[in-house]
Amino acid sequence: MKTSLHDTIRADFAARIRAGELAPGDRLPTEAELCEAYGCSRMTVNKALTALAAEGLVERRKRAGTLVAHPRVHAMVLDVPDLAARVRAEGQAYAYELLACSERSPQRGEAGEVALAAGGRLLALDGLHRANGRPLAVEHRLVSLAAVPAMREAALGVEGLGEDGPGTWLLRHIPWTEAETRITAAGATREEAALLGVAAGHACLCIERRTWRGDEAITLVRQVFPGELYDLVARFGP
Amino acid sequence: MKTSLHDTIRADFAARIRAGELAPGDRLPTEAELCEAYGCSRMTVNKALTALAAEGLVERRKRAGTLVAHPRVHAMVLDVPDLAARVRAEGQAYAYELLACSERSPQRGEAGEVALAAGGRLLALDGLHRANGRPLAVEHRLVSLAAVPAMREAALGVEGLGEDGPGTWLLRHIPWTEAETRITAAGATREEAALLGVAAGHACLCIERRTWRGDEAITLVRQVFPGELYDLVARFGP
DNA sequence: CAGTGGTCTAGACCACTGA
DNA sequence: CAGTGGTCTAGACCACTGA
Repeated sequence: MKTSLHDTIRADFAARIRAGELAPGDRLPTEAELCEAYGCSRMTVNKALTALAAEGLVERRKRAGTLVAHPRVHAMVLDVPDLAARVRAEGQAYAYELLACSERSPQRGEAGEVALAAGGRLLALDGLHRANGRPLAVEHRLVSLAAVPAMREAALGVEGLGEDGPGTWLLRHIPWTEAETRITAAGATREEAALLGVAAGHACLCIERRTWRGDEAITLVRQVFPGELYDLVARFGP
Repeated sequence: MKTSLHDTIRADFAARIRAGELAPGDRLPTEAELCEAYGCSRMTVNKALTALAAEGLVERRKRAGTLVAHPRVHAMVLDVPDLAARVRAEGQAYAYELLACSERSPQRGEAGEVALAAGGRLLALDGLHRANGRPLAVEHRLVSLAAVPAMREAALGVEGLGEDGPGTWLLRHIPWTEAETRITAAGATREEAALLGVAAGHACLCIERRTWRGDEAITLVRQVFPGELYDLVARFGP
């Protein structure tokens, strides 16, 4: 696999910036100078520098040139893999246990539920995720039947949702295009504590995710993990 | 501000994919067909499709063409703003209180500390973040004096670190290029609980971040927030 | 107002790969 | 093996903006 010239140029400067050889605010050579240096056309150099700008390593300004960007603290990449996949990646057996399943209307005054339902009804699914048989997380999920009518049959019917639970089923059938995830800590409620096998008030990581497909809300899910059993990792860098 | 043609093409297809009009696995027109449709050269079309691929909305394969990608669950963008900035953005007064500051060698057997020190010594800074005077987070920080010798004088000297604490000082003086953040939940220790004004064992959100500048480790910081006072938000989508 | 990057053209050759 | 995208060229015109 031969690397392309534009990627070589991009990687050259990415390395020099990350090594600190080029400091924030420093100016890179102009496109014309780089054409000369690398013996290539301006489009090739432009592609390399545009890619560096997209990575956030440089900032490009007309007349002023291409400057090494000041690092941004925001915009780290958060890995949020499918729970079943993550458990199995660690060599453990994964299982989802459906505890309760009911169809209902959104609760009045619950703005999140009303917006999710979009005038239709909701499917409420409570379940428990297990790793090697041990409880890993309690999950409360609401699914919009307006957006995913097929879910009623899947959850209540003979066929079922499969071993991996409603999250994986939804991913396979109705992939989302937008998502928002909120992460916080909270003490386990008595009910959650009983299911997880911890004391009430035990420090838990709470992950709440809403997903959409275009404008249409699909699902709202809240997962509660005992803090010592789960963590999330975010990275910024190469 | 006139939008460029390649961005118009990119936005056209991004909208159609997000609306669900084009489903995962569907094939986009070939570059040649798009040249015809938009009356432009292939480079322009190529730029638009390459950008869509970088966004993760399409996958490009030779011979097979450009296909709408199956959504990925990973790779959400996590906002990790400067704590001082985030508190002020909510209209509250921010303050950092330095509780303890000492210079020491890394503890033997603590692999993280030894790697951070890189043969040199460490500065240990304990502090409390406040929002409107109320404790928001306890912070334990280690800084590599090999990487940031100026920090000794800044922290121990007359000048001090400024109102915003060592995190903001470091950002201004030694911007990082790589970072790893680990997020979990844990019960407050007795010491943490006393500082935060909560009960011991109270559910707290723990954020642990390591930063590097190129190959050089800069700092390792652990922040502990009462769960009800702080949450993190990650987004995927437009 | 001169230098910079942004965009675009109309070609070209090629590697890859699935019909 | 034909069609696809990947890459690259050698130009061009232009908008923007900071010296």
